[in-house]
Amino acid sequence: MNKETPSGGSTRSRNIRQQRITDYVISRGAASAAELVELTGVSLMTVHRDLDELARRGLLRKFRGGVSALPSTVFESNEEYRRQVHVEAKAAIARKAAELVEPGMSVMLDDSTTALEVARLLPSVGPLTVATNYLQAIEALKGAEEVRLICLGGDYSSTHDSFNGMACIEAVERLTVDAAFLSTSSMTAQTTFHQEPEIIMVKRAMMAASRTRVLLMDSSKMPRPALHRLAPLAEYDRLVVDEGVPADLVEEARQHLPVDVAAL
Amino acid sequence: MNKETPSGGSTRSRNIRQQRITDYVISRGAASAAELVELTGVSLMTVHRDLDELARRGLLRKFRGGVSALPSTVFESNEEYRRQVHVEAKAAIARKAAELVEPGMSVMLDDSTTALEVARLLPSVGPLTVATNYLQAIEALKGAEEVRLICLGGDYSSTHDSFNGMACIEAVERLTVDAAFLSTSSMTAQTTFHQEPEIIMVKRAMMAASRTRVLLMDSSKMPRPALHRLAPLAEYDRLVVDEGVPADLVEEARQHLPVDVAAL
DNA sequence: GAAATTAACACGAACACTGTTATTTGTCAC
DNA sequence: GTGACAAATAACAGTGTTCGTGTTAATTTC
Repeated sequence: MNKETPSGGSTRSRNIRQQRITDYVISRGAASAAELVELTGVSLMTVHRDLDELARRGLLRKFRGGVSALPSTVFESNEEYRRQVHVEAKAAIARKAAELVEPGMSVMLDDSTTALEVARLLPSVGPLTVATNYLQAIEALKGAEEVRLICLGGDYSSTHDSFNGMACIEAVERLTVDAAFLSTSSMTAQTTFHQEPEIIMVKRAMMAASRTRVLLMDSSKMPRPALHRLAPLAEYDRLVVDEGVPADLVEEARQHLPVDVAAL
Repeated sequence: MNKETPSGGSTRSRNIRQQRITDYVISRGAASAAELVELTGVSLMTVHRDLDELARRGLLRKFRGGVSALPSTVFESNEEYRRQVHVEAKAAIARKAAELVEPGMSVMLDDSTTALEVARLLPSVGPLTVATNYLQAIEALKGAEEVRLICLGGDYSSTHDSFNGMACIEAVERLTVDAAFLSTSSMTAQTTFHQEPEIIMVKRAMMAASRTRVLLMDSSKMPRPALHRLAPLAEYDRLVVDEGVPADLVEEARQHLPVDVAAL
């Protein structure tokens, strides 16, 4: 066989390949190194290097003979993975949500990737006060001239890259904001869910501390329950979803609250 | 004249050159571009590029005809500048201070560059609980397996890259730790000082929340007062300095508390 | 209009990514 | 246990990309 690309790859193609490998392994549950050589067209050595990195980042698990996806619960809560999936949908939702923010408002953001997308749009809105427990959002906003940034401190969680626990809840309870932008891991037409009670406590505190509550959900998260109930849909003031959500689900949700469908 | 290095410089030499430029401009107060070409031996264009970057980072001010150092007060409180000066002294102090930390302890770090050096050493100590309001320290410790990390949230200050204000003070007051490692902008043999009341409030709260208080000061900070008094030396339990501190000053300080002189 | 500054292009070194080959490690059959 | 084979790692070399720099030209500012 001929080698199309004898050597010298770009960082970009490397990332794309690693993403393909990750997706492939997730869809199959596991894969051998030889299988991934076939998939990607690169050498065995490069596949091993990719797998080492993906394993190091906690996205896959390596064993002799190949790699496997991590147990779904652990996997889905992996912060880095969540940040990568459904970027377009999350970005569209965030654009729609950001329209609700006007200069002078105070807003609260939870530790979700969708809220992070909102955060990225806030510097251009105008003078704002933003409170969040999400380290990524803090990094995204710390340079913004017109944003007064408040960190909701607490115990650091490496899986979420955010601060939580009792200290965080008390920090939230000190504040009252105009709007809170929240997301969670799953929902049905009646209720929102999350698998971790710790996180639920923080989100509930945020909802209580805000005049209006905006729920941001991409279509991959519904309809699907999780172990713990977070809050019924009626307790939110607005829901923003992407176009991928089934029409009947949107209709059902509209019995509880206004729903915005964000265009990609 | 011959060109020793016709082209292709390393990132390292670039940083060294920019540091030289910064030091030179600070010592003179101002400098022309041509003067800096003479100093560094690089082309005029490269000097301009360096100055652009240094100005962008807030270390110097550019005007037509050259650059100037910023007004001293603003300048000294510039977070990035403080991080760069006296690195070796701070590192030595941090090594000495880290000897005071034993596995299982809970420690608090303020938003000083010296405390940041301590933070970098903590992951290798063993299981610890670390609380800080300094974003840099959080970034340094978030990957440490054995460290339970607590963020002391509050209003973000871009000059210090830390969280402060009432919210931060209340977060500190919720805790009691075994040791607090603090530094401040200046001190005499009797008292510590800081130019910003906001920061003083946080540091005092930290001192009240700790069983033992360790003051970390490099020799550039003494003996010199500042506008506001922070706390008398006697309220600390230990002082760690570098070798550059005059012997008589150390002797005088020893009348108030034990003093460690860290070897470079 | 002259000096200072910026823009545009080109060169070269350092770095990152990949492949090949050699060595080590682990597993299974006997 | 031991040997043989496959898998994984290590070591080296080649290639592309990025980053820093200099030169020259265009622009701005006083």
